[in-house]
Amino acid sequence: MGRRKIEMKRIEDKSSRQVTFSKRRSGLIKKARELSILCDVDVAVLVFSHRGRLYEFVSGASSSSSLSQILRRYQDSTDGKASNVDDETEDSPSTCIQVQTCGELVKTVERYAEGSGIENLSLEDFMQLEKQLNDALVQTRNRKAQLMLESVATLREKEKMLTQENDQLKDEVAKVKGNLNRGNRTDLELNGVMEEGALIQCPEPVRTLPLLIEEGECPEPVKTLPLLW
Amino acid sequence: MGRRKIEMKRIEDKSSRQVTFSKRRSGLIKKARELSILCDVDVAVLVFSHRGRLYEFVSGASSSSSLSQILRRYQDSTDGKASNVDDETEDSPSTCIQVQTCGELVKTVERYAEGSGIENLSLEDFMQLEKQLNDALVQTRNRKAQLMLESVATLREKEKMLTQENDQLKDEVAKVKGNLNRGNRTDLELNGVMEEGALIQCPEPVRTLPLLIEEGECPEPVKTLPLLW
DNA sequence: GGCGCTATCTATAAGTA
DNA sequence: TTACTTATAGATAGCGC
Repeated sequence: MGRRKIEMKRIEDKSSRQVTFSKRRSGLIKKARELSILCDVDVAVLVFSHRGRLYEFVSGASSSSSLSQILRRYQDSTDGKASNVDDETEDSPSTCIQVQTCGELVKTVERYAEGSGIENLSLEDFMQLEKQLNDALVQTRNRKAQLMLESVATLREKEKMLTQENDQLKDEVAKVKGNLNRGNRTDLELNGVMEEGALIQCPEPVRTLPLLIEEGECPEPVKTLPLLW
Repeated sequence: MGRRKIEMKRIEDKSSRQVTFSKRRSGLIKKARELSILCDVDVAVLVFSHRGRLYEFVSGASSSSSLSQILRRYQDSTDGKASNVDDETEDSPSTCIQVQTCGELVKTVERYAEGSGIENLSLEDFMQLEKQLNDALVQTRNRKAQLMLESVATLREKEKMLTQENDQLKDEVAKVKGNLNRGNRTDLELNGVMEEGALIQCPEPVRTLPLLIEEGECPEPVKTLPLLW
């Protein structure tokens, strides 16, 4: 669509390649905007110049656009620049590049918690759903860990009391047998020295497996970062 | 560029909006391709239809393109279809829409495990890192759950044995005291009726808290789906 | 819904300042 | 360079299958 038809291959002349880049880049972004408006769809166009500059168009790119979030996130991982969110201006490097921090992303995602239609299975919905599911998962894990720890604590307490009772019983058996052997019939006088042989009918001291988790090793409830994607 | 100039606003008629979407989408992608060829730059165009279909053009898009991976993942979350990766063909739904199953995505990601420079903090690197961290997290969780369950089992076994020993000791105490009271001095004849009063010095039966986790309720080691992102 | 047609509108290659 | 102009190639709106 110029004075002459051009071959579809890299323009070798640097100057005219730059001119064409500028013109066609603008045209591409303009058409992308028109498509998104006319057909009410999400469109994203990214153009990386050879000098690393990003020229982008992201439709409906308020900070709540899912697509722009994807791309900003991509941008985040690429560099640390930041600029204002400004979508309706002409395309130019300074206004086209939009960066969003992870924190802002979190806030934006959380805003979607309010109104979400079940029918529109949009990216936003899935993001929201993932967030909710993940929250539920984290809560479940924490509750599980809590119950586990409580269970262990209870069992240990039980063990402690049983062992204590056991020791007292052994003491008592020893005393009673001691009195028996010495012919002492005074019921309340039960202090005697335990004889080893007197306990042969008692079960052997219980051999228990060593505990696998020590107090300090018990993992705390899992703290997971919210997964946004 | 049609028989008539159209207003730049959403086309209300659904049918003609669909037609325009198809035509302009093709045009946009064609122009994107031309721009990338003529000016030798990286260009990406993403168009999401309202039904969640992704039409994309990514210049130089081998399957290792990070951008196309982002989008294929989005596609994954939208539906389960799959098609070949084919970037250099004409744009049309069948060739332009590139879907990748979760499994394929995993393989692709895993391929990145081989050569990764620490300096290049690219998206691929982060994907890989996240995967590794997540694997470690899952393993940690499973191991934690396993140790927890083993601990609970061990403690219960211990409790069982202690209780058993305890009962035997109580029996013995009762027998011995019975013999004492009846004046029977034969050591081996220890069968006697337990007198209630004889055990007043024994500690009261241990009062333990009820277990919070019953056998059937014990959660199994956490089975988490691998998080890819 | 998709394809082809074509009059018309748009984008832009070259030319000019 | 950057910007404007202009002739043309290219895109597409409306229509008919």
